[in-house]
Amino acid sequence: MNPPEDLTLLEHALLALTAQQPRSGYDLKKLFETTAMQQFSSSPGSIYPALQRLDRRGFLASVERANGDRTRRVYRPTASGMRELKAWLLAPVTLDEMQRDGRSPVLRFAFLGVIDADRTATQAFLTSYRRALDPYLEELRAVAEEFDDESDPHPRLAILHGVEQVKGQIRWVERAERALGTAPKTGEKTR
Amino acid sequence: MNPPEDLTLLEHALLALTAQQPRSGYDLKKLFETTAMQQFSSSPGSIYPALQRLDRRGFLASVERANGDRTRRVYRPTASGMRELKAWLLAPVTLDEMQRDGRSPVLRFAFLGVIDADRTATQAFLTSYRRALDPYLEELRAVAEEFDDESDPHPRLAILHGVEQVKGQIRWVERAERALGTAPKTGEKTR
DNA sequence: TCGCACATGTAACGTGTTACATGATTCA
DNA sequence: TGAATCATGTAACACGTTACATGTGCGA
Repeated sequence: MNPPEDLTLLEHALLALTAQQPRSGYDLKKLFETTAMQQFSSSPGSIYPALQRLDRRGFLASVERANGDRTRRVYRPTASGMRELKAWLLAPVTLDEMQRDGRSPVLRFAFLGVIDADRTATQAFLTSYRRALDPYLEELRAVAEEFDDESDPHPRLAILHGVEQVKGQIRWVERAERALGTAPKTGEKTR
Repeated sequence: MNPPEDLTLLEHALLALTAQQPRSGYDLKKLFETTAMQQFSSSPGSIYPALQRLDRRGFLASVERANGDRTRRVYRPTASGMRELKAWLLAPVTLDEMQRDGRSPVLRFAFLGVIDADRTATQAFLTSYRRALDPYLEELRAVAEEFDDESDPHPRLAILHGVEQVKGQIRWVERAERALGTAPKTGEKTR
C-alpha cells in the first residue's frame, strides 16, 4: 500500500465525506457548519478550492446533477482517491502525527467506519494509538519533574495540563475498546 | 484596560518570553526547539518576521548588544507591548477561545507567572476556565446522545474523545487549584 | 414582492513552512 | 582544516480567513 500523500486534514476529510455519499461543496459546507466539525473551516473559501485541488490531482471526480432545477456539482472519490483515503485511515497513530496536529487521530478514527466493516482496522488503530500515548505520557511526566516549583509554578503546571490531556486520551482508548468489544483479552500479550 | 489586539499565538508568546528577559531571535528559536513548545514553530521563517511585525507595530523594541564579539539584536516589550501582554493574559477563558485554538488557554496560563506575582489573576483564570468547561462538557455529552450506535459507532466515539479531553481539562483545573492553594473553600458559592 | 436559503465561486490578505543564503566563531 | 554552532535573515509556496460577487427558486 502506498503511503498517504501529503494532503491537508481538510482534504482528507473531504475525501472521507464524499466516500460516504456523493456530496456537493454546499453539502459539505453545511456539514461542517452544523455538525461538531466547525473547527474544520466551513468557509467556502477553503472548501471549494480544496475540492478543486482534489479534482485536479485526480482524487475526486465531479458530476453535474440536476437537483430540482438547480445545478449541483457533486463529488465522489476516484479509485485513486479511495486508495488515498484508505492509506490515510489505515496508517498507525504516531507521536509525530499527534504533535503535528492533535486533532488528526480522532478525525481519522471518526471516518474509520466508512471503510472498516469488520473493525479489524479499528482495533489496529486503537492499539497503535495506545502504543503512541504511553511513552508520550512518560515523556511529559519526566519533563514536568525537571521544573522547580518554588519560583514560578506555572510552567510545570502547564506541562501537567498536557499530562491530563494524554491521560484523557488513554481513558478514551480503553473506553472505545470496551465499547467495541475489541479489548485484548486479559493475559494476552499485546505486542 | 484595552481588549487584547488581534495578534497570533506566536506573537503573544514572543511578547511573554521577551518580557521574562530580553531575548534575540536566536534565543527564541532555541527556546522553541528545546523546551516543550516545539509545536510553536521554531522555524526562523516564522520567528524573525513575527519579531519584525511586533517591532513595526510598536510592541517590541530592539537593541544591538555586543555578546562576546558578535552582534545580537535583543528584543524587549515596550510599554504598549506590556499593556498588550497583560490584556492577553488577563482575559477570561471562553468557549470561543477554546474552539478557535485549544492550545491557547494553557499557553496563556504558562505565562501568567510573568505578571501575576500574587496569583490573583491565576485564580481568576482558573475560575473562568472551569466556568467555560462545564457547559462545554454538557454540550458534548448532549451531542453524543444524538448518535445511534447501531450502524456506525465511530462518530459517537469520536465525540466521546472530546468528552474525555474536556474531563481531563477539568481535572487539571482542580489539580492546579489544589497545587496553588487557590481552591474555593468548601461550602463557598462559586459564582 | 421581498427576503431568505440554495449554490458556487473569486480576491485580497496574512501567516506559517521549507529551503536557501550568508558569514563569523569555536573546537576537534 | 573542516565541521558544527552561533546568528540573522529572505524567497517561494501553500493554505485558510474574511469579504465580496452573482444568480436562482421558494415561501410569506
